[in-house]
This record gives sequence, C-alpha cells and structure tokens, in this order.
Amino acid sequence: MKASTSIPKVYHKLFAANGKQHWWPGDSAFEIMVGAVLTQNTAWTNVERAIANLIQARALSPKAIVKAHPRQLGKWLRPSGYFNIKARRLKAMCRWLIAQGGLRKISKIPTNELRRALLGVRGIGPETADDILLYAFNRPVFVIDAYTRRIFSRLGLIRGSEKYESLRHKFEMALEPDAQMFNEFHALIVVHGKDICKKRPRCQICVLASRCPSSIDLSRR
DNA sequence: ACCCAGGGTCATA
DNA sequence: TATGACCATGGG
Repeated sequence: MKASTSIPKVYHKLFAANGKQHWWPGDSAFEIMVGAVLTQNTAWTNVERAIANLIQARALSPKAIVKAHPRQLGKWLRPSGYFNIKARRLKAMCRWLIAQGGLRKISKIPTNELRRALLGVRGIGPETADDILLYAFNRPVFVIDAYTRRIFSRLGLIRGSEKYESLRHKFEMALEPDAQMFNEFHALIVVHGKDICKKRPRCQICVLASRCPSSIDLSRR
C-alpha cells in the first residue's frame, strides 16, 4: 500500500478528530513515574486501582515504597498485575530516585544523561524511560509503543519491526521537538490505537472496510 | 473460554 | 541479533 500521508499529517488528523487528551493522568511527577512502571503491558484501569491503594495506605512516596515490605507492597499493587515484579521495579526506581537526591535534582539532569540513568534502573526499559522523560519531566522525547507500531505500519509509514531507537529517531526527526505536542501525539496514538484490532495484517472486517471500522481514516488527504 | 492490555528481563540458539 | 517464556490481574 502506498503512503499517502505523513507523520505530521497523522498528528493533525488525530488532533482534529479527538482533541486534547489531558495526559498523563497523575497529580505529581512521582505518581506519573509510578504509573509508568505499573502500566507496563497492563490496562490503565487496573493501574488506577493500584495507585489508589498506595494513596490510601499513604505509601505513594519514594521513602514509603523503599521501606515497605515486599509482601505488603505486592498486596497494594495486586490489581495492576505482575505485582511481584512490579514491587521490585518500584523499589529499584525509588532507591535510584533517593540516591540521586530526589526529584528536584533529577529534574535538572540533561535529557540524554537522564535517559541513560533511567535505563540503568532495573525494570525501566526504553518506553517506560521515555514515558517518564516526556510526562514527568516535560522533555521533548517521542514515546514509541505497540500502538505506534500498529497504526503507522498499517499506514505504510514504517515496517513495524524496527528497533525502538530507530523508530524514536524517525519520529523525532519528522517533528518539531515540542514536548507539549509529543505529549498530545502519544496520548492520541494510544486512544486511537484502542480502536484498531490487533490481527495482522488486517482482520476480515478491516479488509472489507479498507480500514478498522471504528477508527477514523488516517490514510488519505 | 478466549484475547488483550499505555513492557521488560532472561535464557537460549 | 532474534525469538520465546515468563510475569498476573481484570475487562470485553
């Protein structure tokens, strides 16, 4: 299929169709960081419950999470799935955060250096690191997720099997480095991505409609 | 009863 | 370098 669109055009179309998304849900940078770990391969509704448990237990702070017993932390995280692994990941992230001198200090670290530091924390991979950079620290970093691959490979703009860094570079080169815009774009991609079925290359219904029925048509203009 | 969700790590070839 | 198993709950 021929690409009759482009990365910036997709953004403008998604924004025109869906408007502002008001992301990331979370009242503080730290809550956003916690959410970024908890939402790994997990529906956000489940993450909200886990975060609500932490808040109710007054445990939504680096110190409280570091001090919590793994069993207790796992109990609070249970609704978000993978609770044993995520308990360890949150502890690792909080230990790192405290060792760095807290959010105030961390927020002054240059983006590339901060990215490398985040990737050094056990349980923080490329996407989680970029979620944190973009949504918690307002850095102009483009987040690549499964929906990004799905949507843009269907549009013929990427293959979809590229490595994470390769795709991130491609998107960042195609756009102005505007954190607010990257924020909206990724949010729109996730919201729109939910309307697109996962079946490859296309399910029968999508073939007949020449696109996924419940999604807007991003392929033309 | 399946499939999927706002991934990452580790072992294996 | 590139797949596959594993982690685990909750909604459709």
